[in-house]
Amino acid sequence: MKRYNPRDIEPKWQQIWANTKLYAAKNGDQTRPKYYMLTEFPYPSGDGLHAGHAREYTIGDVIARHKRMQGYNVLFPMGYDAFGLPTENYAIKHKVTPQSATARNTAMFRQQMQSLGYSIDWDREVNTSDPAYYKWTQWLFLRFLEQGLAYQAELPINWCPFEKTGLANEEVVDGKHERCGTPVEKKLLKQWVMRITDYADRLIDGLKSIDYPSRISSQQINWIGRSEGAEIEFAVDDEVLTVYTTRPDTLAGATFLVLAPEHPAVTAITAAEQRAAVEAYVKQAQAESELARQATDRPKTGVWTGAVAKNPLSGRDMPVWVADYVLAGYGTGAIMAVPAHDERDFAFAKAMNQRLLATEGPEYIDKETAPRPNEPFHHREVVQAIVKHPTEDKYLLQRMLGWETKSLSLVSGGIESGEDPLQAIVRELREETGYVHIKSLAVTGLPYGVKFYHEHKKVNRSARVTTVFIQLESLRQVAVAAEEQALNESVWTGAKEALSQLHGEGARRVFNEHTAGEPTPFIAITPVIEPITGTPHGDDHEKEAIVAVVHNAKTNETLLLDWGPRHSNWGGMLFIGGGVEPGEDLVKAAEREIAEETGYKHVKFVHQTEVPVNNYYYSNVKDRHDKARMYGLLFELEDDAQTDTNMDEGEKDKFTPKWVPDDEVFSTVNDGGHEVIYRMLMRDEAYPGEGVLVNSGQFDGLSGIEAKRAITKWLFDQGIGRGATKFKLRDWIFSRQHYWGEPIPVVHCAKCGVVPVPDDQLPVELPQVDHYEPTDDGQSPLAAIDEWVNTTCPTCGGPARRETDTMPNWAGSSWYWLRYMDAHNDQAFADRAALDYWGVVDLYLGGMEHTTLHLLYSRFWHQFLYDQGLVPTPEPYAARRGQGIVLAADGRKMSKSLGNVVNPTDVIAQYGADAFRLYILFMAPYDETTPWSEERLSGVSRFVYRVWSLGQELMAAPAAIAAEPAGDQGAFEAEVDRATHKTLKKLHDDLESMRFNTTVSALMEYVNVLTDAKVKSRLLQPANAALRQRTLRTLILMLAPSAPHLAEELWHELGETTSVHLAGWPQYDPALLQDDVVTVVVQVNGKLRGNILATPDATEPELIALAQAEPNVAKHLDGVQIVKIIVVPRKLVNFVVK
RNA sequence: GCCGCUGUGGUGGAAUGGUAGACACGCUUGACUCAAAAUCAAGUGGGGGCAACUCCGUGUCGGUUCGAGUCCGACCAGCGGUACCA
Repeated sequence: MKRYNPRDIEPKWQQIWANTKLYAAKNGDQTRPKYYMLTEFPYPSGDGLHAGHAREYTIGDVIARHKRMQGYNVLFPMGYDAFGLPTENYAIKHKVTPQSATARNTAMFRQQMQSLGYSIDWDREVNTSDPAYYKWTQWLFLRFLEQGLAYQAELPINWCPFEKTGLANEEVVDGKHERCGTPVEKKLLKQWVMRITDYADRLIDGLKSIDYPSRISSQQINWIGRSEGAEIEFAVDDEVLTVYTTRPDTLAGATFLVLAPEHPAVTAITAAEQRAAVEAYVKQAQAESELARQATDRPKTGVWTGAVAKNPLSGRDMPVWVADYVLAGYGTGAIMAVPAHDERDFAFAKAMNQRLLATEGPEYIDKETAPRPNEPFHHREVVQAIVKHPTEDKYLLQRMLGWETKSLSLVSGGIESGEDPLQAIVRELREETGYVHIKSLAVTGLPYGVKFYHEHKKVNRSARVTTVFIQLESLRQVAVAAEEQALNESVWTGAKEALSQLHGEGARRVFNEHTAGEPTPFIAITPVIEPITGTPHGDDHEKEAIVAVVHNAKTNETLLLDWGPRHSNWGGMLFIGGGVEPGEDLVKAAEREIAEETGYKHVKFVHQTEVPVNNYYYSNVKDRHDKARMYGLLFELEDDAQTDTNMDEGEKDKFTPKWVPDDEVFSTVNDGGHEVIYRMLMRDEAYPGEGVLVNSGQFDGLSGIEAKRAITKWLFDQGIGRGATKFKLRDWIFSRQHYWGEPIPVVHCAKCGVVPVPDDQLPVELPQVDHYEPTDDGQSPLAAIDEWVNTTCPTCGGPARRETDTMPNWAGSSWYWLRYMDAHNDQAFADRAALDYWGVVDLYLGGMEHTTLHLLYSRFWHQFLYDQGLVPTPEPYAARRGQGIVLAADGRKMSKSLGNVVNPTDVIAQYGADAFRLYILFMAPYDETTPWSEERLSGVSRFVYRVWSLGQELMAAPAAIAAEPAGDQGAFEAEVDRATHKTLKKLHDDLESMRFNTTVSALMEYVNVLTDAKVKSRLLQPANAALRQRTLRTLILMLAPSAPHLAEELWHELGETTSVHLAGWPQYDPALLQDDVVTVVVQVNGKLRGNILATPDATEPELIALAQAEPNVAKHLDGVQIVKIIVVPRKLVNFVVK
C-alpha cells in the first residue's frame, strides 16, 4: 500500500496546477455564470502569512473551488496592499529600499499562499506600490479633485508623533494611534481631505441593498452617526448663536447655552468683566491633550461669559457659558442645555451652581441690629426666596410679629444638614406660608454674608445667605402651624414698595438685581417633560395619585408592598400608592395612604417629584385601563408606632408590607412607573426619556415626535430655527507626511495655484532616494528632494513645486477589486467590458477590524465612481462576511512578544496543507473567534490518513475473486448509497450557508461509516466493485474543495487524467435519501419514554399502536387517562395524559 | 451609558420547536509491544440503581406550547464596537 506523504504530493500538484493555469478566470465568458470571490489582500509585512490570513484565504478558496465545480466562471484573485509605514520603518531599520523590502516580502507571501494550495488566478496579481498600479490610484484621485470631493484645508489634525504623520479619525482609537499605540496630538497643518461626508446618507442607505452581517452594518451606521433634530438661533448681544439639538421638544427647558472653547463667537460675546476668566479657560482647554479630554467621568468645568440669551419659548434668561464638554467639531459647536432632561447638562448645572454657591459674596453688617463687640459669632447657612405672585406683579414678603422693626423681609430659613438650598426653601415656604404650588425655582445671585445681633437668641449671628427666585403656579395653600402663624405675617407687595421696605442691605441688593433683570450665571433646572410609562389605550380613566416611598434611616430599608407574583399587568413589588381627592394636599394624601395601608403614623415628609409620572396601567380590581398622574413623595420613618390599618376585608389580604434593604429596592420594584418615581426621588439625575410636555406654553400636552415636529415648525415660522440632520462622520484626512505612499498628483504654482498633473503625465513616480526618514516639522521627506520637488507648471510652464504629501495606505485598497478584473490594462484602470462582466463582488471575506476603515472608504470610492459613470454598480460588494480571530492555544491573542504565534509554514511542514486546511474549517464556525489547538489539528490529521488508507484499500481490492457476498446485496448497496447521498445533501446545504465546520464533521461521519469493520469488509468483496468505485469517486469529489491535493492524487490514482477540480460537483438524489426504517420517538407528557422502529410511511394509528405496545411506554400509560395524542409522522408520538 | 454579538460536558463545538451533547480533542479501560509511541476496540454530562430503568441538566427568573437549547418578556455575565456627538 502506498504511504500518504503530503510533502511529495502537495508540491507536485501545486506545480502542475500553476503550469496548466488551472484556475484562470476568463473575462467575458458567457457560457457560464460568473462568481467573484474576494478576500482582503494582505499587507506584505516581513513576518509573513499568519494564522488569520490562512483562515481567511482557506475559507475563500473552499468557496471558490466549490463554485468552480458547480460550473461557475470563478474569479479568485490576490494581491498586496504594499504601501504603508511598517514597510518604510522596516526598510529604514534594515537600510534597504522599501521597493526591495516589498519585493522580498511579496515573494514570501506568494510562496506561502501557493504552499497552501489556493486556487488563486496568479495572472491577475496586483501590488499597490507598483507604478503601473498607482498610476490609476492617482488618476482616480484626480477625478475626486475635479468634482471638488478632494480639497485642501488647514485643520487641526490627529498627529502621531512616533510615526510622524497625520492620521484619519478612523485611525485613532482611544486617543491613540491604532497601529502603534502612541497618544495622538493635535497639529494644525494644511491637509488634503476627502469629502466623505457628502456620501454619509448614501453610505447608510446603501447598506439596505447589500448583505452585510448586522454587526458590520450597525457598526457603520453608528460610526456615520446620523441624527435628526433642529438648528435654533439665539440672539446674544449683536451675535447670533446657532445651536444644534436632537431634542427641540425640550426647548422650554433650555436654561443656558454652552459654547465649545474653540467656538469663534466666544470672544465677541464675552463681557468685559468676564474676559480674563474666559480667556484663561479657553487657553487651558486648548492645552489639554486629546487623551485627557476624552477621559470618561472627568468633572465638568466651564466659565460664564457674562452674556445672557433669551429662551424664545419660556421667555427666561439663559446664561451663556463656555465649557469643554461641548465639542467644537460636532453640530455647530454650541448647544442649548436642558439640565432637567440631559445628563451632561444636568451634571454641568449642578457643578457650576455648587461652585457659585460656594463663593463668598460681599459681607454686610446689619446697622439696625449691629453685632455686639467682643462676643463670638454663631454661623448659619441661610436661604431666602424672592417669591413671585402667580398672576400679578407682586412679591411675597414677611413681617415678623413681635419684633420692633417695621421692615419686611424675604421668606427665609436655615438650611439643615443634608439639604440643598432649593430643598430648604421649598420646605420653609411650605411651613411658614403654606404655599406649595411652585412653577419654577432657581438660585439667583451670588451668596452674601451678613452679621447682626440676634435679639431673640441673644447671640451674635453670622450667616451666608443664598437667594432663590420662586415663581408660584397658584395660590394653593396647605395649613400653617399655629406657632408659625404667631411669628410671621405674609404680605403681597409691588416691586417698588417691597424694595423700599425690605430689611437689610444685602436683601435689597439681590432683590433689586433680580427685579432689574441683572444677568446671572446661575442655572435653573426646569422640567418640561412629564415621563410616560405604560401604554395609553385612548379610553384611559384618569386620576391624580401619589406614590409614597417610606424610608427608614436607622435600618437603611425602604417599605414596599408585596402584591404577590408579578403578572403581565398586575402584582409584584410596589411602593405605597393611592388616589388623591380633588384639591387634597399631596403630602396629606400620602400620609393617609401610608397609615391606611401599613399603619405607620409617624412619617416625616422629605421632598416630592416636581412633575408627575403619567402611568398607564391596567387596573385588575376595576377591570379597566387607568392613567394615573403619579407624584412621588419621599418620607422618613420617625418611629415604629403603628395604628390599625383601615382597610376593607377584601383589600387586606391582597398585599403584605415588606421592608427591603435600600440597595435592593431598585431591582425589586417591578413596575415601570414606580421605577421612574424612585429614580426621580432618590437619585439626583436628569430624566432623559420622552414624555408629555409641560411648562412649554402652547405646546403643553404634546408628546414625543409630535412635540418635536410642532416646535421645529414653530421655530421655522418664527424665523429662528429649522430642522437639521447632523453626522458624527468627519471628512477623511487624506494626507500622509511619508515617503512610502502614492504621491498626490498635483503641483503648486505661484501663478496658477493648485494644478492637477495632467492624466497623460501619470504616474507621478516616487523618486528613488537614499534617505526618506520622516521629519518632525510635519513636512513630507519628499520636500527635501529638490530635483523631484521642483518642476514646471502644466498650465503656464512656469516654475512650480510638486505636492509632497502622499496618500494613506487606504487609497490603494479603495479600488483594488476593480483592478483584478483587468489587471494589466495601461489605458484605463479597468476596461469597461471587464467591469460590466464581473460586476459586483459576490462575496467579500475579511476581518472585522476594517469595518469603519477600509470597508467604509472603499464603499465611498465606489459610490463616487458609480456617480461618475465609471463603474456599473452603486455598491462594490454584494455580500460581506468576516472571519473570526484565531487566538493562540493559551486563549490570548497571537503575538510575537508572547511567543505564541502559529506559523503556517511550520504546520504545513509537519501535517501537510490539506490537514491544515481541514482543521481551519473544522475548528469552529468560520465567524467565531476560537483558540488554536495543535491536539485537535492532529485529530484532523488522523482523519486525512484514514481517508488515504481507505482510498488505497478500496482501490486495491481484487475486482474478481469468486466469493458470494452474504446477505441482501440490494439492501447493502442502498445503505451505502444512502450514507453517500445524505453526506452530499449535508455538504450541499452547509457549503451554501458557510457552515464549514459541520461539512468536515459530515465527511468524518461518512468515512466512519465506510471504515466500520462490517461495512468495509463487505465493501471489499468482489461483488461490490461498482459500488466501491462510485463511493470512492464521490468521496474524492466531496473532499476536493477542502483537501484539494489529497483529492487530486486519489482522483488520478483512480485513473482519471483531468483535474478533479474541473469535475462537476456531485448532485444528491433525493430518492436515495429515503430510509427503510425510521426511529420514532415516543413521549408521555413530553418526556422521552422509548422509541419504536417504523416504516417511513406508517400511518398515525399504526404509529400509536406501535407506541402503546412499547413496554416502557405502556408502563407509563398504565392507570392514567390519555387526553390527547400528538403524532408527527416519521418523528414522534406524544401522549398527553392526566 | 449606547449599539451589536455570545452564553450548551473537562475542551472546541453539534442540534428545520420534536431522542440535548453529533463530530473531534482529552480522559479511562482493553488489544498489539520487552517497553513506549503509533494504531485498533470499548466507554465517557451529573446523581440513584445489580439491572430494567429513573431523577436532574443548555447563564438566571418568568411566559407561550402536547413538547423549548431553539420562540417571547425581564434580568445576569462575557466579548466586540462606540462614547461628553447635545
